[in-house]
Amino acid sequence: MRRATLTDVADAAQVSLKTASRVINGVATVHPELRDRVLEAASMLAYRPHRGAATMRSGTSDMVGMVIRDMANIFYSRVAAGAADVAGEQECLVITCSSEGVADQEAKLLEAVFAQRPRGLLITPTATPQPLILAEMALGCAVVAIDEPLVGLDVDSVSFDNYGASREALGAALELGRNRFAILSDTDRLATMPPRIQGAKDALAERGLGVLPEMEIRTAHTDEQAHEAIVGLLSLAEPPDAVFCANNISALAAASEVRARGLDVAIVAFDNFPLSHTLPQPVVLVEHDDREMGRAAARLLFERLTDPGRETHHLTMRTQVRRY
Amino acid sequence: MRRATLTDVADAAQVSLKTASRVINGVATVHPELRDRVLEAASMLAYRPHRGAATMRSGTSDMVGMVIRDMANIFYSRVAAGAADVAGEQECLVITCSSEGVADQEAKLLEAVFAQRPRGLLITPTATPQPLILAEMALGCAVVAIDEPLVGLDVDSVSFDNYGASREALGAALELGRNRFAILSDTDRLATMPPRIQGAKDALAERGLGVLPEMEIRTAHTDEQAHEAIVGLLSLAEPPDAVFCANNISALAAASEVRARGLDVAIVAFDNFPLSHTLPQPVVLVEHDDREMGRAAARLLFERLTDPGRETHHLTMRTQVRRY
DNA sequence: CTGTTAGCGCTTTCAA
DNA sequence: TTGAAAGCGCTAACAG
Repeated sequence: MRRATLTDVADAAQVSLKTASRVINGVATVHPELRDRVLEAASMLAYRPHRGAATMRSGTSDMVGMVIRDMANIFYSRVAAGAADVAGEQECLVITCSSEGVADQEAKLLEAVFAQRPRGLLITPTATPQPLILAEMALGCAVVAIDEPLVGLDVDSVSFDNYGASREALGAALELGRNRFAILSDTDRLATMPPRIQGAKDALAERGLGVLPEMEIRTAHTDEQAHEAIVGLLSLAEPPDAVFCANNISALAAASEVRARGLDVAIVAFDNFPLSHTLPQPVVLVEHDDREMGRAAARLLFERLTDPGRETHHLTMRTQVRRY
Repeated sequence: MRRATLTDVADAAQVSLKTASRVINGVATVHPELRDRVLEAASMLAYRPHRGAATMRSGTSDMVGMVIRDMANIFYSRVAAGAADVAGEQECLVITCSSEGVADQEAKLLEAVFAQRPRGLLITPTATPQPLILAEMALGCAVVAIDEPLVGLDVDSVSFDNYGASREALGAALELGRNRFAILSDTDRLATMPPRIQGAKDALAERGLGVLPEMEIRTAHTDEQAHEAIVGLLSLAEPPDAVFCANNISALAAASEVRARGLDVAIVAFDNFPLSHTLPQPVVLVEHDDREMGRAAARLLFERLTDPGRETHHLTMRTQVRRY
């Protein structure tokens, strides 16, 4: 059993290949009668267009590549969902890949994605294989960096005001009268981490407070690491009375452990998390709309496709500090 | 600036097109010297293979389609992450789409996905446009249903023992001495819901208990609906002392509201959720490994590609009932 | 081990 | 408004 091609449809409808093509692509200037014949033939033959062939000939695909850090992390998957929203409006499909924060993996995925000739690339960068991306950009691929910058490349981006929001959150936390702060963050190789940490420290310094070296953990990458880290902090002779969690993984680990032990340790976090407002402990959150972040990124992508010459845009997503 | 093609590479390396093709595809039987020349030329020209062209000629792509219900729901995104794990091992990319549980959207996405000529399709079905899927299957596309069956089609599938696990969970909950049970679930159009509800009811019936009509809500689809529902239940003159939540959305809403009000209402849920074990209320969960579910589904897909003739497999993912 | 030829399914270009 | 011819970049089939 062979798959019907456009030629089959054209033959069945007794029109030329080109006319069939016009009908399938919704070109208006086709005689209604021919149009109906083509549509009927397509239906009879269960014709399915072959986008790959169209892409090859026309040079433009209907796909967008997306390389995110961790598909199983709700932050990134919400961003991906938002991007898919906008891509769908543009009749585009999204190839979603998870780099797991591994540079080699990211490079491999980028090669595979570019081999599909996507119209654009949305990426939460890990290691930024610059020449690869640069080459594609030169050939018309629109690239948008999400959450972190693509170091060394001048591309559109969406991100948070990591420094400012963290500083503001810590300011709010200080009103709770806490003074033994710990910081839980992922590795400094994530560009988002240092400004978040610095914002927190600067807010503390303003009140004459600091963070003891043993109270600052930068290895909260996985759930397990985050859990270990918070356990370590809470086991100190003089444990913290507040923890600033620079990512959602550490926030959840900290909230979980603090709650399980029934301690009065305030949680300050750069993300919302489920049940956050039901904790008896004070909670200060930097809230943000992750799905909208993905939407905004995708919008930037299609805008650049429309106007390749325009200067790069760097969007800062709105954040809101809230106390619970 | 034109993109380098394999012909360009072959010319630059002074070999035939076919030899260049062999080298790029890692065919071993090429003289090392020619191989090196080709690789150097490819590198010099920043050659990037065009998978679409290869797909068209060879008839087999390196893509897998995935249509899930809601990318922004952590359950589905974990499943997607698992599927991507296995697809990656097979050098395949995954086109991930979110049907949002809307039949029309699902049909549209399926058409778009099939237009890419994927090797296979992973789907958490909503409305099942059977003829469309059947036609692709007849043409060699491997289809795996996840979480719900593809009604009327004999395809490989992975799912949970919805009835059994719910029944077991309620059994565990009954040991807590609760006797006013409410049920919170999504619409019955989700095939997973009725057996979960029935399992719960049967466990209750075994002890001579039932669920009052006003205690059974089947509209917990969105966060808002779930919240409304639990608020309604808790506002009853005689509110429940235990709630069975048939999906993760309602579990979170129920836990959140019960916790916020400081009520002693047990939460029984067909899913784990963050901070579940830190609640003062008794919690009984049907735990499952969502990522592994995605992996298993993808494995079934590639196994079928390898052996198209084998009989369909229906995997039941392991679940574990736990009390906190 | 290497090369030649043909053609995948479609859109573009140009002519009628 | 419609059609004929060419060719996108690659691989299959076969020949050398």
